[in-house]
This record gives sequence, structure tokens and C-alpha cells, in this order.
Amino acid sequence: MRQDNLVIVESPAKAKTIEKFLGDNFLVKSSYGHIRDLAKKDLGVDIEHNYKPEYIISEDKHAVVRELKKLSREAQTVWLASDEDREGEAIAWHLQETLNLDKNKTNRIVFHEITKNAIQNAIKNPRSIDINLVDAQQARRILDRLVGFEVSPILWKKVKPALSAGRVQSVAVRLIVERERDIIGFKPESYYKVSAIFNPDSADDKFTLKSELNVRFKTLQETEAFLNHCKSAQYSISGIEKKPAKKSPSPPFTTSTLQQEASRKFGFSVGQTMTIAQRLYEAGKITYMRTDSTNLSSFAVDAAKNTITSLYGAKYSKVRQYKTKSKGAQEAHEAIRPTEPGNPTISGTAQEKKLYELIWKRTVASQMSDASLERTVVTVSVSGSDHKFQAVGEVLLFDGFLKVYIESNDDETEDSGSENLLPPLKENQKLVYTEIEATERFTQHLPRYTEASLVKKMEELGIGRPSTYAPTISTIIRRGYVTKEDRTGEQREYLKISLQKGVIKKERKQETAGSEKSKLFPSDIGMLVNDFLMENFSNVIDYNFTADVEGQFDEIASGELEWTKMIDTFYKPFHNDVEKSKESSRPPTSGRVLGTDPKTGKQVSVRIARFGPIAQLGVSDNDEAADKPVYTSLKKGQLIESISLEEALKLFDLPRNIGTYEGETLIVAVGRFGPYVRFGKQFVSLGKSDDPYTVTVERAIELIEEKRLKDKEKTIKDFGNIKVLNGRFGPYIFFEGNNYKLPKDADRDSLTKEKCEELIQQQGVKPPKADKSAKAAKSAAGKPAKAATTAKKAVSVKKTKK
DNA sequence: CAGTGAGCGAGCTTCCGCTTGACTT
Repeated sequence: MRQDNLVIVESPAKAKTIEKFLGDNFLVKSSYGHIRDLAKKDLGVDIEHNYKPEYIISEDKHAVVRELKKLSREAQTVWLASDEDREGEAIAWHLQETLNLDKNKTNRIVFHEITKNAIQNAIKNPRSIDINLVDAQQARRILDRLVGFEVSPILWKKVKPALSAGRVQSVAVRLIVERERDIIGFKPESYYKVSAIFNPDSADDKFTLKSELNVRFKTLQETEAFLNHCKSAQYSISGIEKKPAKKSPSPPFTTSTLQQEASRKFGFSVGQTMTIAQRLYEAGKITYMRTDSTNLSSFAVDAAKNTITSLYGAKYSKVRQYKTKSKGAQEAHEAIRPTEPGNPTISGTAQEKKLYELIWKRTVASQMSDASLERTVVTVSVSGSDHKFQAVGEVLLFDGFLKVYIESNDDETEDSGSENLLPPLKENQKLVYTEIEATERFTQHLPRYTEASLVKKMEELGIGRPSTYAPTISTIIRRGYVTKEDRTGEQREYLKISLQKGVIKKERKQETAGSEKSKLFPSDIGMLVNDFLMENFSNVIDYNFTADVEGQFDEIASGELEWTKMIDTFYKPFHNDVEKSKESSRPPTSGRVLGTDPKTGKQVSVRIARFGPIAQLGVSDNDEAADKPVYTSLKKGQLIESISLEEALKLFDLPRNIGTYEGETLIVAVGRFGPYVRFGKQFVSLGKSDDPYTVTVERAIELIEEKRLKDKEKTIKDFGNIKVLNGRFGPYIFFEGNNYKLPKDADRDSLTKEKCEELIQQQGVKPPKADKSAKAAKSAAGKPAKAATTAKKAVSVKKTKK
């Protein structure tokens, strides 16, 4: 069958839906995004000839292009229906160029909603390609290429191979580095927070009122003086103030806000959220998930209205239009919403359900009435003092959108308090205290970024796009600039002073502070590269750089500026910086001298060495090294920039010889998998609560015995080359380095070697995995190896010579 | 799987934004 009309869109899922709306005479195909890009070798841009780009068909797009070429030749009319933004226009243009489309039979169309009406309307209003918009995209593309491909090689030379820099990723790293430096420089200050519990002063009433003092004390003296005063003070209610308040729903989800909420509510990483959303999109459950628009189609608004009215009643419905505020938003799509707002749930995996329901709630709530509430502030005065206690109550008068959706926030404060009811109270009522309590608290540094809060910040700065938030984070982690980690906090002491029945009691208490979960931390390399870029390319790494060039892209798009001119004014001074940084700037050094070791008098320093950050005890002089420096790696979480002399000195205490057992020495050290004790050739991990610096021989022996017992229990059957082992997830068969499943109902005691062989055959024999010794032998034998293995070989040869 | 910390070198690495699979664990 051949059709007269060929429509090309970006995504296959979109093609499928659109095809339904158009007649048999239309064939809808997908380009799968961009089909061409700048050549990868060299710059792909001819600087000498007015920045002429060299485009080539992307490796994975040859098949698509071949098919589209064939179909477009057969069609009467080709409709280029990619998105209405800069990138979409460029995709259409590349298609026209690559497929050699005859302009007379090619139409460019755009639509904002995927509905029959919108699409048929678009078909009635075709236009030609907007070359100015295409030029704006080319400028964007070429600028990014010039920055990335001219700066990265400088890093390879000066810092480390395979590093990278770019307009987006380098700013993301900068945000994380600067936040960390803020935190390193932060000195927490303590203050005292006072709270009180009151009761009525007469036997007729019965209630308890919890309240907080309206000031915080800076010093212990002030706090104690106040509590002393409280012993004999009189308390009465001096004010009851009621104020109406209202809350409005948040706009529907964009990519960035969806990533943030899914992270706060479910702990999803931004990548996870996108993968799940992609599946929902492909299943036709939600609209497109890479968008910066908060706009809802009229269909969605109507459907939401009907749903709300039938589920909760008309008074819960309120039609709202949202305007997208974010910088550089291009609004090619709708907000992320359920395709059918009438479906509150779907079938699917647990994660798909969760994410879908979140999207449904947010969308529906965005079309619901405000919540109205009444806030009451009660003031309790203290005779003879200007300080007052306050209690705040909140009563929900009408829940409105809160019926379906409550947004989470980033603040890690303890209780953001839901409904908080106050007892019935009268003005001037006399009160007595049951307890007044002052607690020492500490000021908090700014929070470290999570993936999602970094995305939020990037969006605010207009850096990156919905399709690149998740990949950018992967990139900066893969380059080693940043790690995503949990950190256990440290124990901290604080004071608690309480007043009960006229007696003041002081107590020292302990709490853990500074624990972090899934936060982004810069590495030493990340900080070093950031400093290098700041010094040499401050222009490109400036927080406003993207916003500035975006303004110029807009001028290109409106025909006021020629793209080659724009690139030229950027490139000339930029390239000058590149040359300058190559010649003059010395390789960035990252070392720091921490001081001297009081025991040996030797210098203690830290720096980045071949295999990462190290601490060094002593100085290496070029003369005969009679007295060579001692080296040790820094621990995970320690930074060259912030490690103290004490912390560094402690590193040299390991490895520690703690004694002997069964004739073997016991060595305690910290390895890749954490602290361990070595016993001959065996390694036994220390427990969570064991400190490698203080662990005793007795404890080490205990751990070794435990491990022995476990290993013994591990083997259920031993048939020589086939073993039945007890693993973390239950028993399994082990054969030639591979694991094979045991059926759930297998009676493990009656298992025979024959039965095991049968099971292995059933599951398909996997190629034997060479064990370590075999692997080592292989590489030593020296096959005609690739680059990596030869490099390793060189090292090992050197070792044996030594 | 848990040490190392360096004198000669071939050739490689990299950007941002559009889009999906094809791969393991």
C-alpha cells in the first residue's frame, strides 16, 4: 500500500497516535530525534570559512534515513511535523536537506495538542521552514561544539585524560563546588530555643497549650537568666489573633518539577523518573515527559473539570491557566499530564503506578479550588519580661485541592505541621506552666544539592533542557567531578535546660548531626578543574553566560542578527583564551602543606597523585632517597581542600599490626570495600561499629572465626567442580565461575551431582569465567593486547624487576 | 578484591539536544 502523504514527527509513540487522527491517505513516520549532527572528528566546524558546519548522518540513523528517503520519494506531499521550537525546526530542515525534499511538495506544519482537531487544522495551515530559527539552532550547536572541543583537550593535557568541559556540565559542577566551599567555611553557631507547656490556672478548665518563645537566646547566661525569671513569673493570654489564609495548587508538572517531586516523595533519581515516565508515555498513559511547559490543553482542562465534579463535587473545581515562567522555556509541548484525566490509577509495575498517580494528582489538583484555612496566633505574656510565648494553630475550613495533593518541599526542617488545633482559650486567661524547656540548637549550613535540587537550580539559571537534565548529571558523575553519596553524621553534644516546679535542671545530650542521603559531593578533581576553568574561562562558566547567548539566539531567530556574526564575536576572544591557557598557565596544582608531624618533625602534605588523592609524610629530595616519604590514600569523603593535619596524621596509623593468631600476623587497614583485617592471605571485613584504629586482637579473632563459620555454612554440597552454595538470596549452584538457579521446590539434601548437571544444562551452560589467577597468567603471557592491557603490563613488568 | 604513587612512548578521550532501543544484573 502506498500513501499520498508522508508525515514525519520526532517520536514513534507520537506517530502512532497521530496516525489514528488522519485518514488512510496519510502515513506517519518518526525521525527518532535529530538525524544529523556535526562530524565527530576534529571540530566539525570550518573556522577558516565562516564557521561552515560539516554535518553527517548519525551512526544509528542510517536505516531511518534510508527508509524515509524511499517513502518520501513515493509520496505526493511530505509534511514535516516536528516540534515548534528551535530544535524541532532544525530537525525539519535537516530532513529536508538530507532527504533531498522538493520544496514544492514539502510542507512544514506544527501543532500544540495531539487532537484530531489540532492536527487537521495544522494540515490546513502549512508553512515553509523558518530558516532564521534553524540558524539560531545552528549557532547554539556550533557554540557548544567550539566550547566543548576546544576546552576539553586542554584538560587532558593539564589535568587528566578523558575529562570534559562544556557550557552546561561545567556550570553544574561549579554549583556543587561552590556549595561545598560554602559548607567548608561554615561555622555553626549555637543558640537556645525555648518552649513551654501551659495549663489553665483554674480547676474548671482542662487543657494543655504548647508554645514557643518569640526570641532565641544567643548565650547560656541569657537563657538561664530568663528561666530563673520564669520561676516566679505570672502568665496570661494577652492576645488571640485570627487570620484567614488560603493555599493555591501548584501548576501541573514539567520535567524539572516532576523530577523534584518524585525525588522528594519516592526517592527516585532523576534518571529513574525519566525511565519510568518514558514507559508510561509509550504505553499511552501520559503526555510527553520532556517539556518545560505548564500549559494544559483544552481537552485536559475539560476532562479534569468533569473528573473533579463527579468525584468531589462542583465546588472543588476551578479552571486555571498556568503561564510558564522558567528561563529559556520553549513551550513545544503540554505539561506532563495523564492522557485520560478520568483515570486516577493504571495497571503496571509498582513504580509506574506511583509515578502515574503522582502525575494524576498534580494535574487534577491544578484544576481545583483553593484551600482556605484560619490561622490563630495566641500570645502568652510573661510578667516582668518583654518576651512572649506564642502558639500557632491552623484550622482547615475548606480543603479544596488539598483533598488530592500536597506538595513536598526541600527544607529538611522537622515538622512542617499538618492541622494543628488549639484548645478553646479566652483573652486574659491566667495560665500556669508545667514545663519550660530551653534546647541548644545550631545554625545550619546551606543544604548540599540532590540530583533534583540541582536540576531545579539549573532550570532557574536557564542551563540545560528537559532532555538533558538527567544525562548531564550522569556525565559529571562519570567524569569523576562529583559523587552521589550517603554520609553518616557525627555525634554532637547539646544542652537541655528545663524548668519544672520551680527547679532548673541542666542536661547534656547527644545527637547525630550532618548525616546526608543521596547528596552530590564534589571530588578533588572536580574542584581542581573548576578552579582551572574559573581562572581561564570565567566567561563561559559564568552563571549568566547561557542566558546571554540565549538572548542572542533569539535575535538570530527573529532575523535581527546573523548567526555567523554572533559566533564570530564569541569565538575570537574565546579562542584567544584557549591559546593563552595552553601556553602560559602552568598545570594547575592542587597540593597543600598541612604542617609537620609532631612525632617525626616531617612535613605533612596532601595532593592529587596518579591514582587519586594522597597524603604524604616527608619530602622527596632528588638526592639519594635514604629517607623516602610515606604515602597513603585519603579516605572516601576527605577533600584535599578541607582535610586537617590531625585527620591526615591519623591516616598514617594504618595499616596497623595488632598481633598474631595461629602464627599469622594480623594487619588492620582500610581498602576499597572499607576497613578489614588481613590474616595471612585472607581478608575479613570489620563490622560496622568497629574502628580500625582501635580494634583489638580479640575482636579481630572473633571476626575471623565468624567468617570461618559462615564459609563452612556456605557450602551445602560439594561435588568437586560443582558446588551447591548458600548465598544471600538462598541456595544456588556454582560451576566454573558461574551461578545457576535452583528451583524453589528443590529438596537440597537429596540433590545429586547428576541433578545439578541437569539443571545447568537446562539453564544453558555459560562460558566458564576464568578465576583471578588464570586472568593474571593470561595478561602476563602477553597477547597482542589492546592499549589498556599493554599499559597494565608495563606496570607489572616494572614491579617484577623491582 | 583490599599493596602502588614513576624518566621513554601509540593513539584515544570531548560538547549539547533531539530521540529510542539493545544490552546486562
